[in-house]
Amino acid sequence: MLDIKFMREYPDLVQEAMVKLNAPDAPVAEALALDRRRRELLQEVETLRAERKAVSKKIGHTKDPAQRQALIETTRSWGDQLAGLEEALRTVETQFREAMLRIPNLPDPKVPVGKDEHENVVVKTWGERRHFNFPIVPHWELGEELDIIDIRRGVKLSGSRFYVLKGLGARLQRALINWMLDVHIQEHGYVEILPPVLVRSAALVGTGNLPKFAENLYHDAEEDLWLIPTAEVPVTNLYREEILPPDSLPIYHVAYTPCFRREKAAAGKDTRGIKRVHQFDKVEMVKFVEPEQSDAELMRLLDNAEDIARRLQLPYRVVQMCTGDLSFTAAIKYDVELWAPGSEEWLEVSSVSNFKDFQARRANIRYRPAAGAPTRFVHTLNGSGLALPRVMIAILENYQEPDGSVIVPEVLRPYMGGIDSIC
RNA sequence: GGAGGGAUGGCCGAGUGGACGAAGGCGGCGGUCUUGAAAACCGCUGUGGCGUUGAGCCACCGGGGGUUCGAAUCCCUCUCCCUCCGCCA
Repeated sequence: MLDIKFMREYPDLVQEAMVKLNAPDAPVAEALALDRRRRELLQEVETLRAERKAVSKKIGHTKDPAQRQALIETTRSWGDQLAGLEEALRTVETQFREAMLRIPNLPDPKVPVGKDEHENVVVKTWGERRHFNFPIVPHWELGEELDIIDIRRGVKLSGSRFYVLKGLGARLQRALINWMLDVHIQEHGYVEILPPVLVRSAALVGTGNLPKFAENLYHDAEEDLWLIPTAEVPVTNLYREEILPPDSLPIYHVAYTPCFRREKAAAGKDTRGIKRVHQFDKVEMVKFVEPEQSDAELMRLLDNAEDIARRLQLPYRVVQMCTGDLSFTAAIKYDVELWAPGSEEWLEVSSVSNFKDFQARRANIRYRPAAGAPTRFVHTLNGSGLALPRVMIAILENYQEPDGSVIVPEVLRPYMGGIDSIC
């Protein structure tokens, strides 16, 4: 959520930002109009309330029954009048909040202006792409040959875009989860969280998934609970409606969770293999920091994500999103993409974002810089570290051998009981 | 699933229609006293909105709605917690 005071003061800047974001339907003008109406009503309501309060107090002190009755008579009609105004105010406030929740975050000035993903900027490329002197096999074939990925039975169980990991495939994924968590905990300074994967609506509003993106989420209507699309949701909302005491920041959390996405809009796209599925595992890093630190923290977070790719010796690149491809909540965002030689494409395995105070305002996460000081909104950031099915794809395709086997990356071997090859 | 009880400020806890943004205690901060500390005593000690630029006003006693001239207090509803019974592990 944007700061309404900033919007009032610089409406043109906000409108221009919406153009850059390619978000012409963002209800900025509507929110500003509702804000004006809201404040008008608020003043009327408060004036009337103050009067009523004063007279009611007087009634309490008046002993003479006749005088008392007279005062009650004069104020009797105020109740209805106030009720009408309060009703109007409530309506306007609800509409105002609805509008505010549908306005995206403002892009950081450092974000390149562009209209869609074609204008994203590759800011870094790391590692040598391996030269293969034999026919490269895509991961879905490798997975089937090695009997470690069973797409057919996944579909039988749950429908399209579901899959089953088996044997060393399951073990490789489990090794990746444990290893990645350990790297972030032991070497990057994160504290592990194992959160619920079902959350209330309020949590999703906090991170910006609701109200705008409900169609991407699985929802249990009976209990009104939602399956999380990413650990970002429960972990960021850990401190919802809290004021963090002095010296709490920065907070670094890392969480492994399954993630659930309906991917409704993408039917027919990326249907082969396990690149785009409804349920996948992910290790996610989330930071809560002081506003002055968030720029630097973003770069460290990005490096923490890259570090996983480097340690796995997987070639990757870092792409900076242009304004037109920025997510709803991010002020600035980088993707880490692994090279997948089998499908000959870069696979997004991490999305590293600084949300500044956008999520903190929605979720009302504040901190007190010092004892007695006024509260401030924290800055939140997150990044995958990393998303698993795609790391699995990259490992299988990059580490494949002519005989159809797959070498296990060195760092994972201690997590696989010393196994160095899947065959 | 059934029956009952409960939610008050950082914490404990009083308050069942008007003098209550809320007693009292604890904790915290400041001061007096002291060489220093402790004790004692005194004072202060929530969040936000509108407006001003530090006048003032308004809201908040789990959330939302209602009754009333007036609600922490009465009614409805939701959420959460506790106790007992049942069920499942």
